[in-house]
Amino acid sequence: MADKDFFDQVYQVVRLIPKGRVTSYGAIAAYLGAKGSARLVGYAMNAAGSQKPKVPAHRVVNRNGLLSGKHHFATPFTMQELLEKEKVKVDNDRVVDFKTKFWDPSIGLAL
DNA sequence: GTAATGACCTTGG
DNA sequence: ACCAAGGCCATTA
Repeated sequence: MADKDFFDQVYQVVRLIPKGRVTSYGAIAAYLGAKGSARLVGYAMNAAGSQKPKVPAHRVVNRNGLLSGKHHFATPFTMQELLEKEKVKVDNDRVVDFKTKFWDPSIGLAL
């Protein structure tokens, strides 16, 4: 676990996600220049729970704004609970106004 | 070292 | 418009 090139990058971006905002795996992957490697972002999230600096993986959802990885949290409700705490309403495991709450790293970090 | 899997996305029929 | 399959990179067994 010495080389965290892609992982560390993903963790950094995810940690930089503002509260009440959500991003998608593809967005992070594309920001890192690995558009086709969206799966790696998801995989990185899997290791996120193993990382020391806890990563707000609950702010990361799939392209449809669906809480795909909610099942990987402590409990399937953890992700939704955390999102609701961030004032992000979730309906049917789906982020409300996802496109509005969507936070693009290239935009958020660029501005 | 090889094979299979994975919290995805894109493209083709 | 909908359904299906492939591709990508890294980790783990």
